[in-house]
Amino acid sequence: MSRATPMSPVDRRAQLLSAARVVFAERGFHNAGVAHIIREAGVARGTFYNYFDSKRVIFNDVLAGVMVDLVAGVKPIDVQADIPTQAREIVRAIVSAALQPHVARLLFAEAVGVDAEGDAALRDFYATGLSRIEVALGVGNALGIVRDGDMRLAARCLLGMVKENVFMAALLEEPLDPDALVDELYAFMTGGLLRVGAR
Amino acid sequence: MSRATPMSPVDRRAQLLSAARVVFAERGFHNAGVAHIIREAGVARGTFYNYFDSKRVIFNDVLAGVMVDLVAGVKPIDVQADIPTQAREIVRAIVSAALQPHVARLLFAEAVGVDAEGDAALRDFYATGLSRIEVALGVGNALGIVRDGDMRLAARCLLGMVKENVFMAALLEEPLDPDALVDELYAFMTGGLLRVGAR
Amino acid sequence: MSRATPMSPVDRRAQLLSAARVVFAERGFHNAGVAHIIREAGVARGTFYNYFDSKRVIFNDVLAGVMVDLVAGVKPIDVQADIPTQAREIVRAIVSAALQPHVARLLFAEAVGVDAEGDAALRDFYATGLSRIEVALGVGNALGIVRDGDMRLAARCLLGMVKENVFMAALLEEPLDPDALVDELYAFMTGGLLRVGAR
Amino acid sequence: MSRATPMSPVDRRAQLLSAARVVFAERGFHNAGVAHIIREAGVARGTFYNYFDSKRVIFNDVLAGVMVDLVAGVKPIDVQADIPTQAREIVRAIVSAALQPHVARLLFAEAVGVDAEGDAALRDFYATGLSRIEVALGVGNALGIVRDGDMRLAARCLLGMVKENVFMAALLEEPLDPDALVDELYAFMTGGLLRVGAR
DNA sequence: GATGAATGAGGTTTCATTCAT
DNA sequence: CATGAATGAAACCTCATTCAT
Repeated sequence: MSRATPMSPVDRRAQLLSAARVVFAERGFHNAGVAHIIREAGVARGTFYNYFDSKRVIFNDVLAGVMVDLVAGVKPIDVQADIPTQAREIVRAIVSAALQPHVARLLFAEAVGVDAEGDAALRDFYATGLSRIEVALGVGNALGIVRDGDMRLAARCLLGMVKENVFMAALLEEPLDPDALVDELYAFMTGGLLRVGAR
Repeated sequence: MSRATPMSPVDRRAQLLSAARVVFAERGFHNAGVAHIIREAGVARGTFYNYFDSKRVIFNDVLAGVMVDLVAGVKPIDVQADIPTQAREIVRAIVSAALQPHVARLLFAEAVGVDAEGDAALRDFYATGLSRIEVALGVGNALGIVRDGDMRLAARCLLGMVKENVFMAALLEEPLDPDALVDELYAFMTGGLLRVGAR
Repeated sequence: MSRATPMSPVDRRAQLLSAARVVFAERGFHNAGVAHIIREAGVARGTFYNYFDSKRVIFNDVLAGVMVDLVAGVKPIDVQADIPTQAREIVRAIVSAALQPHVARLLFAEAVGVDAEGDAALRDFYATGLSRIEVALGVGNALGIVRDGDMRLAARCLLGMVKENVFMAALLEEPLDPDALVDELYAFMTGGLLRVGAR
Repeated sequence: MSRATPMSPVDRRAQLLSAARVVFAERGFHNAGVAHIIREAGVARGTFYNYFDSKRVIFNDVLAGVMVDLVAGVKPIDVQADIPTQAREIVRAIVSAALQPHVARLLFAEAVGVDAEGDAALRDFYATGLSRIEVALGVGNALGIVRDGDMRLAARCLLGMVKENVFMAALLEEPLDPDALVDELYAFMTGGLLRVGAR
């Protein structure tokens, strides 16, 4: 059989990771097989194991990459500048990243329950993100921009609003307009949903 | 091995479903085997297949049960009565049901990607629930209780806030006080999070 | 569950045998299950084992019945009477019996290889039948009615001609006219097929 | 367990087919397991499934091979040359092929009733062979070499004579002298069995 | 005698991983 | 480094048989 073009180890690793991301996104962890990944990468079985110790390991690496992408757009908040605008930007960045094809499904569903170690990684990821939001909310509260309340729960609410919309769009294979979502989220954050005063 | 006391088919079915719910919740669909279920139920392999055609089938049935439990507490809104109170009650009902051990993980993560048919069932479930919420929001909007906006997105935001909190509590194996969550959700719904006017 | 009408043991046995003959004929030994038989008989699982020790045993009994039917029409040859007519009658009797629905398949195919004991029974059956034919041929030879030759092989040829036609009719689910077959067989027996002298 | 020396896929496939032919012939389709085949081949379970999708598939392939072997010796009849000699040769070729160890049992018994698809393949095989014989007889009849009669039935008679002898030899695990059989068949074909005129 | 729930050995198939070439 | 044939543990499922009621 013809032998694949030799390639720098770094590149071959990247190639495999990329193939794996596609495959895992399309089929999920359990329904994807090493066979799918190597076919996508055009590489032999043994080659795969020259670069990754196991399917679990490459999945972890794929996930880590996704997480990095997801967080990449999130800049620390500059207290001096306009807060709401910055919030909009953060949400937009996250939403855009999460809307990459099937990233949502990968992250929100398939990543759960692969194994204990994977769950721990996921926990850490969410914990980090959530605690950053929580801190931001705390700061905002101190500045009088954020109302009082349980900031941990509030942070999860924010995350949940984003995740659910992205997840549902993925599940229904439905396009999602980031601007519309950002608008709605913003409205939600600034005024809630109910007009209780109006009663 | 000693033979299990014969049991009415209805009871045995229920027992198997119950065992399966525990097992699937603990290990997820893919990491659970029929072996785990029958060990949990204290029953032989063949007995399992006397009641369910396959692992997939019993998983579907478990999931259907969970969904029923989840929806059971949701009463239709009485427009005459106090709306906010009713909203509180609905949220509380859902949260309580979702906090049943491991229900969250089952529903929010393990159910995704089992197979095409399963995904369809999940889509239907969420679609039904979301459209109910959407309708309720539409009615509220007509009554002047709910602000204007994209009610589909808003409905998903609401669902997401609940799901994320329940899911995180499950993932972190952390207790979740339904009242605290309901309070927070209620605050969110009535006033959002940011005091933009206050700037 | 309602209990089947009590029945004399003899009748119940007959009922089960009859159901089993139908089922085995339709599906063969390996593709038929005890479940099929008891459903056909309208009887509970346990009842089956009150009358037969195993699936193998009832299959043997069914086969024995078929063999009896098959041999029933074969009368000993009366040397005083017209031999060819008697041969016709014998062939006709066998063909008619074998044409009972699916008997052919049961006897010629499914019966082989069930297990060692079954093969032995089959061997005995054929051995008995064939040696009768062989003896008859030997007698005929002594009387000058049958040509010389290896009468054992000749007997098998005769049997094979009948079996193959019956078997093919069964395999093709094609009707088979016993008279046409008897005519052809008779022509074969009296004159062969080739007109060598005619060359 | 020590690892089998890697082998070219073509060879390994052939080896597995050969092992399967032995096993199926000895035990039949239903009583043979993949376990038997791989033990015979000295290969691991997974290896088997690298080459054949299922037990059914390899059985089909074995059967197809047997059929090819069986037909291999059958040359088209040359009308110019001596017909009876050619007929002798054809019969001898078929008999020799069928006498390969256990081929008879495989083809005449085990192949029946495996499943609908298998039955269809078998039907096709016999149908093809029989129609060739039938055509040959028709030609012979036109040439005045073959007597009148129902050539379809006659063809089956011929086939049946061969099959039965081969089958009985296999069932009784008795040697069969091809020449003696050919002689007997030839005598049968040229002069039948009965001396009716002699009466 | 009849019932049918329960059994579990045994069969088929999958797929992550190994290792000789 | 790359290759791909080989591995075998582990999963799913069937069905003849048993036995408490």
